[in-house]
This record gives sequence, C-alpha cells and structure tokens, in this order.
Amino acid sequence: MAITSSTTDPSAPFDTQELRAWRGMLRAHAALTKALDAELEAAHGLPLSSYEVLLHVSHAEDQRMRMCDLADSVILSRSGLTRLIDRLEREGLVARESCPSDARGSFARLTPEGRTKLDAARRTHLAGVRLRFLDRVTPEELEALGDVWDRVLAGDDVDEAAVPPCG
Amino acid sequence: MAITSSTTDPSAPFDTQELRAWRGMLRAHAALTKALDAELEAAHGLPLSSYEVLLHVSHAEDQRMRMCDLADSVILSRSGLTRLIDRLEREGLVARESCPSDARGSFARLTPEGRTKLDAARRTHLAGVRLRFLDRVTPEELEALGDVWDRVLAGDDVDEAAVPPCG
DNA sequence: TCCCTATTGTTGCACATGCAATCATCAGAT
DNA sequence: ATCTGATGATTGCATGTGCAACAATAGGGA
Repeated sequence: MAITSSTTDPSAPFDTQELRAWRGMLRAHAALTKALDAELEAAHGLPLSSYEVLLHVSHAEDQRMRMCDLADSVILSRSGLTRLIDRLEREGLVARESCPSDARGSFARLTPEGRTKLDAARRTHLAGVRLRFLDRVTPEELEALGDVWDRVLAGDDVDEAAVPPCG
Repeated sequence: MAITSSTTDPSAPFDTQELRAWRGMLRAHAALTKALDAELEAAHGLPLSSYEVLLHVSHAEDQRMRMCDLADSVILSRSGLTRLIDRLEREGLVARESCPSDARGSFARLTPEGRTKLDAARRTHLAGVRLRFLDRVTPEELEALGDVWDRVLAGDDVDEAAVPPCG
C-alpha cells in the first residue's frame, strides 16, 4: 500500500499539526466572536455585526457610505446589510440619505448618537480583542498570521478555478 | 498628551500588524467556511455543520455518541444539535438510539448510508481545506498557528474572570 | 429617442440557530 | 421510600441571515 503523502494525495487525512492549525482556527474564531459579541451586547446593547458596520461608516469621509460599498467591506450579504441598517436606523445610530448622483443608491450616515455609541463600544471592543487575542500573540506570530491570511485570501477565487471549465 | 502605547492602554487603536492579523482572521474564516460549505453542499448535499457532526460520530467507537458529548465536540448549541440530528435522521444518515444506562440520554449512531456519504464528503472536504488553506501555509507557520490557537483557547474562561466577582 | 442589459437596494421566503422553559430521569440526602 | 437538586434532551419562540425575485435607475448602443 502507498504511503500517504500530503504532497501527492490532496484528500489524505490531516496530520497532527494540520489538524491543530485548522480546527484550532475554527474553535478560536467561534470562541472569540462569541465572547466579543456577548461583551459588546452586554456593555452597549450592540451586536458585533452592528459594531463593525458603524466602524466602517465612521472611517469613511463625511461619516457616510454607500450601501454597496458597505456590503463589500463587511462580512454580510446585501440583504443582511439592508436589515442591519434598518435596525440601526430605528435605534437612531445611522440615517439613510439618498444619493444625488445615482438615484438608485443610498448612503448610510453616522448620526451624532451613533458616533457617541461607537466611541464607547470601540474602547470595549479594542480591549476585548487585546485581552483575548492580541496579548496572546508575539510580534513575530502576528506578522506570520498576517502573511498567512494574505495568502489564503489571495486565492479567494479558487471556487471558479476548481470547477471544471465546462462544468 | 500621552503617547498611546499598546502595553499601557488596552483600548488603544490597533497598529497595522495587529489589524492585519485580526481582521485577516475574520475575513479568512468567513471566506474559507463559506467556500467549503458551498463546495460540500454542491457535491454531496451536505452542509459543513452536518459534515462535522457525522465526522465526530464516525470517530467514536461503535460509531455512536451521546448527544451531550457531541454538542461539546461540535461548535453548536444543544438545541442546534437536536435539530441537526433531526435532519440527519430524516435523511437516514444517523439513527437515534436510547441509552440503556441512562434513560435520559440518547445516542446518535452513524448508519451505513451515513458512513458512505461521509466517506465521499470527506475526500471533498479534505482536498478543499488543503487547496484553500493548508497548501498556503508553511510547516513553520502551521506550528505557529497551532501554538497561537492553544494560547487563545486556553483563556476560554476570560468571560468569568473579566466579570467582577459580585457583578 | 428607444431599447437592452447591468447595477442598486429592498422584500418574500425559508432556514439554521440560540435562549429559556419544559419534561423526564438520575443521584444523593434524609 | 421520598424528596430535592442537577442533568440530558427536546420544544416554543424570536432572531439574524442568505438566496432569489423584484422595482427602479443607470449606462451605452442602434
């Protein structure tokens, strides 16, 4: 019988190191996002997804962004973003504005209340990420992680590439 | 004004490296799970969460596991697992069995059909993880990743620790 | 000018998921 | 034996999410 070598058989079982790196990421991600979300919700009544949206909007000039740009920045579908902005608007944290140059488009603009809430939530979130993640990683590992993610995300189009041309 | 040093102010903004490592993980995780889930669903009609459950059950002796043990192994709540097993049972991939030693408990056992389906899905999944993740990581990075996740997950109880004793 | 296609944002629908309540059962104390 | 608290599993309910369909508008060519 053949020796299962990872370089020849792409569907060979994972070895210990591979398993540790892969499942570890899944578990760490789940634990981190769950803890951070709960923390943010408890301290400011703001889910993590809402926080991320507010943060992105706040980085844009004029504190406003087009829905489509926002959907690309955030890990969320178009429809998901629409409902999330609905909620934020209901809470008075953002306001929708129509786009003069494109009647189809909408802006989401950060309100003063949204800015205040975001500033407070930001401190909580940054401290939470440091406590649970960044403080447990050396500078060298930090750089290695960044490199890995860049490489992983560079092949974001492997879906198409993996599918036979005339599928 | 004070110089913002990451060692003194836990809520100081992230620097470039920190941002790259943190947001990179969020994006990479989202991209990977989405691609792998879609791939598995397309090839075998099996969502990633179902695959993980089947895999864990298959690793247990007698190909069966208690619901509570399963819920601890998988990243899923108790109720979520109950419904997931409902679906898998409806598809004939697992079967529920009562536990002789504890009438409260249930086993989920892998059926022959489940075993067949899992074997096929496993090849797809392993190859997918290699293609999108493992093949893009050096052995040194792999080890570093494992170390990082261990450290991150070791403090899985920071929630309680961060809460004031008599909160 | 008119038409055709692409894009933007929203909505209907289905679905997976978590929390809290619930039921049955276990284990231990009295 | 009985009572009590803890535990395993399930269910009702609410919620967040994605996909596909849709309406409105943009942009470009005949």
